[in-house]
Amino acid sequence: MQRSTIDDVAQAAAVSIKTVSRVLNHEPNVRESTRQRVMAAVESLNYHPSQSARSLAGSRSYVIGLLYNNPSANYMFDLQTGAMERCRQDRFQLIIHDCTRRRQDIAKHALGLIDQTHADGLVLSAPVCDEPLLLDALHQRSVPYVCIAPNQSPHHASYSFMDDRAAAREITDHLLGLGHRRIAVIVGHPDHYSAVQRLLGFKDSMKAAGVEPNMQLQKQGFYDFESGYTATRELLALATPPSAILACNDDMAAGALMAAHEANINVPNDLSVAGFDDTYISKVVWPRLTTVHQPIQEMAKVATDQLIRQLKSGAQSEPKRIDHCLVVRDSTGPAPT
Amino acid sequence: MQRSTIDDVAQAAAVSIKTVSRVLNHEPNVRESTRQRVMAAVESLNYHPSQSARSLAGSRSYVIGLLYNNPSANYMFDLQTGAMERCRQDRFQLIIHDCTRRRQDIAKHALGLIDQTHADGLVLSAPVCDEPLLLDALHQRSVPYVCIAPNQSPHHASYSFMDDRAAAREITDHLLGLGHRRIAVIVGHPDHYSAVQRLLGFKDSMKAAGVEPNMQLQKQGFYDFESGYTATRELLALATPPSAILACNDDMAAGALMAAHEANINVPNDLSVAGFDDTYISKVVWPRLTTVHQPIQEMAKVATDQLIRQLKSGAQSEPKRIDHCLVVRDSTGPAPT
DNA sequence: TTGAAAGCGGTACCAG
DNA sequence: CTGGTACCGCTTTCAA
Repeated sequence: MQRSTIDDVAQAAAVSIKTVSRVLNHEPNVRESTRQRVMAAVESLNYHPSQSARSLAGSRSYVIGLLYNNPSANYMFDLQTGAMERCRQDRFQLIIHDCTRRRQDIAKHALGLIDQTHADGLVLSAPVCDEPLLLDALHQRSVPYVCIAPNQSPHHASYSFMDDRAAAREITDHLLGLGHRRIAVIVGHPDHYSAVQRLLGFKDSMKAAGVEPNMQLQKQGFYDFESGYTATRELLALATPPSAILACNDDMAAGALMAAHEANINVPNDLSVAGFDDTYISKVVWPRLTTVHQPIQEMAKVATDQLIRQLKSGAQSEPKRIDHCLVVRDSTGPAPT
Repeated sequence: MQRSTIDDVAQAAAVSIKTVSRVLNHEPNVRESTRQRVMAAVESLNYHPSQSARSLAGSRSYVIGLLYNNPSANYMFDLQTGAMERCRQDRFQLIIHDCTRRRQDIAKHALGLIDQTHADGLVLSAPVCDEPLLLDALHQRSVPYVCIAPNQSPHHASYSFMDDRAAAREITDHLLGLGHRRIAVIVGHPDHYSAVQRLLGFKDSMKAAGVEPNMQLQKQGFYDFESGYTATRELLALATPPSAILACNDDMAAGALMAAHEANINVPNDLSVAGFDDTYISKVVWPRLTTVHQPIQEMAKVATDQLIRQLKSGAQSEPKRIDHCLVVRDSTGPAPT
């Protein structure tokens, strides 16, 4: 019942260990009958190659690192799920690494991780992928990496993304279409590129609709429930409060909803609230949130796919845009007359 | 800028590689001055030992596996966070593994994981830790493991847990204390031991209060939003609906809230709703949920700690109970008269 | 199409 | 207290 090694398999199949290695790595030049004999031995011995030995001897480790820095559990979950799914397909091992609370020495840290684990490459999610020092360091050591929703397109990497600006326009247009003019916006975390893009999209639409910009109706948030809650309380305390609020993610929108409920304001009759991301939370709050579906899981899967392809072929892929879509639910309605 | 090896460090410090190894592993019998020389070399070369080489050569790999099978993102997040925190402390690497959709061959699968990764031990969260075949297999291969909230106490393992039955009694008593008698319960997923314990606790209190059992008011749920929603719709359609609902976790309670809102029933004035777990969701729904705080993160941290200790000393620890506590918020109120 | 032998970067046993 | 050396289980180069 001990772990079996490549030697055991070789012996059982009456071949050399090199041949076993060939079969397992799908290398050419193995007679079909030999291949089958080896596979049978692998099966019967329940053989699983040692990752350590592989990565030590070879140039690949079949390990991919996922670096993140995001406080939202739901976001994280989707990220992981998408990346793991793709990894499993090619029997890669995913190791996840929380980069919160290390900004300065993140490059050094990531390199250390590479040294320790021999990871073949890295998947960088926003906003980790927007650290120039990190990117430089990785490039210098020629560590393959891909990005999810990066800021400016990284020089040396593939990435997946969604069009945040267009999405913001769509949801703002939805609000405008309902007759709202006094629309407040709760901006996302300044470290996230998506936050600035979404704000731009909002402004695009407002301008196109001929609405005068009003800084009183723009509040800084941080992509968390609390900041959405606080911002909304302030907005509602205004002499003339907004008739609609666009929160740049669902957590903040949930906070907005809470503030509205507490102030006894009916959503959507007296106030419309829109979110962003279509995370789990948007389906469980009341009323259910109108939001934009951000395909995080798909984005993670695609980015991981890009990385794995690159590891195999050495070539990078084109940036890949993943479609978003507007999801209209119950938190938005016609502007009060 | 290449990765540096133990040889580089040895050379730089003018000692043998064995001595470097000693220093890095905190082995005794190294002169202080030598130790410092080595550490200086490690620092300046930015040396990070190769995990692969270590696990291949030695008997330890400094890798711990976390096996889970739980659909809730928030639960997962807490689990991971707690385990990772403890791992980081002793520079262990955590690899996480989703066991959903593999029940039958889970034992074989876990063993494969051990073979591949050389993991030193496993942290098993409920309900994975209640698979007898898995536990047997691990024991037979003498793979160290610990459990989080297991069913019957596992024969050969340490574990952390909370007293679900007592917690259920507390929250039921809270409801009873508010004057409720017609209390419905939405039971958790049958695969989870916690679900049966919580139901037992509920029954304990109801019996102690002299309330006749009423199977009409007991609904089977599955620890997800949807099942809580559906169950509540059925409950509200009853000729005489309950005045309070105890949902055995927060997701189901959120579903209950949604159903109540849709039916235009005021919570908590017309209906009280209580949850369980005190996850993120309980703070963002409206009204905020009265619930029981389940210290998942702490439980994960403690279990991981037990495992690491065992790996070091070889000895198991006593099971460790983590305190829960009742969290009264806004979703429960006096029974309507 | 197959095999022999030399490492990969550490640990562990045993000398000195 | 310190160093030499035999592995750990695989991949890779080079012959056969």
